[in-house]
Amino acid sequence: MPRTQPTTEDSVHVPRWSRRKEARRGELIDAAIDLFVERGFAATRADDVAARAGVAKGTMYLYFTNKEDLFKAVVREAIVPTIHEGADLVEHHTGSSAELLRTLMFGWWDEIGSTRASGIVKLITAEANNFPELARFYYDEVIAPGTRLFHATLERGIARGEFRPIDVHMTTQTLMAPMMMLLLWRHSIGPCAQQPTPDPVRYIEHVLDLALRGLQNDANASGRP
Amino acid sequence: MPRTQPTTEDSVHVPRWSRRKEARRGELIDAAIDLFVERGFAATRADDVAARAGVAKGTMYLYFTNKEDLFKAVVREAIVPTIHEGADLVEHHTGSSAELLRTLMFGWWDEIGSTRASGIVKLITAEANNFPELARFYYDEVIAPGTRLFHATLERGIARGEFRPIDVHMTTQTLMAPMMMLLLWRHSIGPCAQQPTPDPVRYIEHVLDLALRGLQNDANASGRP
Amino acid sequence: MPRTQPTTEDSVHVPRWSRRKEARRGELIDAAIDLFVERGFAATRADDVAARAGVAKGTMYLYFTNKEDLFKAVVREAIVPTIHEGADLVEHHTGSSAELLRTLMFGWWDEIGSTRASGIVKLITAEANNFPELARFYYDEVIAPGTRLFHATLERGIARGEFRPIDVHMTTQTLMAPMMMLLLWRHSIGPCAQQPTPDPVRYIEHVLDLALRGLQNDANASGRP
Amino acid sequence: MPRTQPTTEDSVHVPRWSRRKEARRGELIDAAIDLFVERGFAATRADDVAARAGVAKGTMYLYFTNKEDLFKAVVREAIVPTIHEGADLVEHHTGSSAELLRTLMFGWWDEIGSTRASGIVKLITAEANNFPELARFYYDEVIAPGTRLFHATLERGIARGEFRPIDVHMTTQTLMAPMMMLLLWRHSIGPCAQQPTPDPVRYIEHVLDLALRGLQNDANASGRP
DNA sequence: GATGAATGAGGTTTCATTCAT
DNA sequence: GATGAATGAAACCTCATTCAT
Repeated sequence: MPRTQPTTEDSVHVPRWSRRKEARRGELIDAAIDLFVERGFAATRADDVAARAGVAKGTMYLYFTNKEDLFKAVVREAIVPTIHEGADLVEHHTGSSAELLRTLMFGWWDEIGSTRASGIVKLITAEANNFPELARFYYDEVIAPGTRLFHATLERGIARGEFRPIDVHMTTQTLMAPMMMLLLWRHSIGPCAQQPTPDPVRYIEHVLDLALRGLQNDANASGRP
Repeated sequence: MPRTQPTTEDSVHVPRWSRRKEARRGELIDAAIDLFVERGFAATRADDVAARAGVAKGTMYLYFTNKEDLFKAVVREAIVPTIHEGADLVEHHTGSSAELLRTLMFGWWDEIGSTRASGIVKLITAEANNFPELARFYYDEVIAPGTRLFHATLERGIARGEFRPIDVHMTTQTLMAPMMMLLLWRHSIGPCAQQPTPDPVRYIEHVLDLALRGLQNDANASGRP
Repeated sequence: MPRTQPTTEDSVHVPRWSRRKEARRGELIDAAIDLFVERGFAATRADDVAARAGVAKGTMYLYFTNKEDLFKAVVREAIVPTIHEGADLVEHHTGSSAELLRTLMFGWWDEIGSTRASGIVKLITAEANNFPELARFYYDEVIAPGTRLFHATLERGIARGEFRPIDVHMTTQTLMAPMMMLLLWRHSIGPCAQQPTPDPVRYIEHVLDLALRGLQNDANASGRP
Repeated sequence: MPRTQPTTEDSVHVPRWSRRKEARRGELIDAAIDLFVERGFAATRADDVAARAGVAKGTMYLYFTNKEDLFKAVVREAIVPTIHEGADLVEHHTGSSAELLRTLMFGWWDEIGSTRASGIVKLITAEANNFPELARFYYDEVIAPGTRLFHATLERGIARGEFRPIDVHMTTQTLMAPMMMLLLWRHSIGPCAQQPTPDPVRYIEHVLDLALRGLQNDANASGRP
């Protein structure tokens, strides 16, 4: 079977052309990510997606009913899995909550923040207004569950006496905000800015450091010299 | 005073239509802010701006050479003055640096964050990529000087021994990030979100609180029991 | 009377402001020639004419009912007088017809071909189709009388036995054609051409030489050694 | 030859719509010639071209990137081939140079002067100024090579002792000028003129007659009684 | 007489989506 | 399944002319 693309599919038997069909879908999504990231949703032309995927314009509409549908597929492919992984992490974590927080944030950075997917996150904040259905979808699939991960972690920390009883909602915002800044810096005005983008990993460390100091349960800390 | 050109006007008298002209400009900018905020730059049609300002299509082009020019006028009108006020504040401030930081952040909130202008800030992060000239302009007129205000304040605090010798660039990002989040929350996915937007003033307090703890010079704090 | 512009007007008494009015008209026509020549009729904007004449846009419409009217004034000012001078020449000429022909052609060159007016001639050939009324006007005021001058001269030459009995209509075209070429070369593709425009005076000489050989009455020429 | 890409087409078979596509291009060019000739370049609206070709507005832009591109296609279709034929003629001609000159001029008349293409020649002289890129293109593709044909022919005649050693550049202008006049007469003020346009064929004869007399090498002619 | 603000029809070009092949 | 030609509604911007001041 030398001629099929070595796509990482399950070895479950699937008729050959169906596999091809799956591949097509993937190629289209892949092309779409690049273009959506580069130009945004509205400014990405269907022609270009098709061209980059190496298919004819109309073919796209065999796989996706329209551009919005394609975008949803992109989100499901590029972002949603990371959220699920995060949920797994939170559910099965056994160590300290501070450590979990750190794992979550660097996990997000590794799988989204530092990859193409970050462009999608920026995109949605940019165009949510003009495409409410996409915004709604993204909120349900990404933001709400993502937020829940932080809430859960913070509540866990408070319950275990690791963190002081802080407002979890607000603290979540505070932790997410710098991650968003990194995105925006990279995908918005960053390219025009003279000043260099701050080194992301150091920046995240910095934020965690600051936050953990703030979260620190003084009852715990009091023991320190 | 023989034979002065009769076109030379007294510096007091201004022909009626000139007054109208100034008003028109303002009306157009005003209409533009609303629409830019509501729909973004690309999706705002020149016709709609004119219509909302109560003038004909072409009239807009008597005042602004094109949509980009109109946008720049909006920025100059709605945001730049606040930056200048901030510069004044920083220059003449005599109290503690923590207080100055608080004044800057709440000043920004009062004049930009809580007003229509916030929509412009969101807009630029959303569309910077597709309109590099606008991004450049905004960077030069707003971001760069705005960033300098924070840098100056932090350096002042460090120099006066109020803050520990922290990375000012990174800390600036950390302080600005939550403000940006507030914006994005309000102007992007916020409207679709079930969860309520956090109360901005409390949120800013929260951030300042967290940050000031982090900045706190332990040498100073050592006096505590 | 030191303060009036030293315009070259007849000394017949004219109320002061009326003279100003005349001057305005002239300034507008003058500005219009330049712009019509540079850009053509359709592409010349009323604003630009007014601006170059140093008056307000609306003022133009006090002197000319519309752009076409302005154009007619330009033609009357810049071209028609030369045609009248030509008529005088033909009427009162006493020398040889060949000499008259030469005088006509170089006269045309000096007053039109080598001046701004040449641009107007080019303009009309360019835009006659789209502005039939202008074409009609120009035909009546310039082309028809201009053609008559050549016809008359050629017929005079034939009648006096200087020229052979050639088709005057066709010969007129033949003589005018190179003049037109000079115009077009200068005002059309000339600027883009690598090859240099032929020296006009030598070119006209060349054409006259060729033509006079062709017109030469062999009966006359036979006597020559 | 197993498994060739199924998209690779036999060089014989052409999908039906491809044939249609070629036809469409031709129909659009055809419609464009008519309209360009009738109204000029600037005044021809893209909509009208499409409408006359029987397609929708946007369809034109599938075949030509813009109006200028369409115009270039028109020139390449309607004029450039004639220039190439002329080059062939000049290259392979074996008879007298006078005869070649006559062939060139009547060839031009038959294929351009008397056809719709003549309108394009007029158009370019009319609008060269306002569309420098078109002018440049036309100069390179038509005027320069066209001029070379005449230069070559005249130089051939001189080299073979048929013509006297005349200025070839100037003589070319002199020969082309009347052809241009015919064009302008037809497509500019002609329609408004009372006087009838001279019969083109007789006119060209007339010009050739005049020119050949002028070119006549007296050394040759001396043999005549 | 002079001004210049205002109008609004009109022109080129783009692009998501459909559908005959 | 795949193609790619065709559509046509917008969108930005221009400019001759009018008219209140």
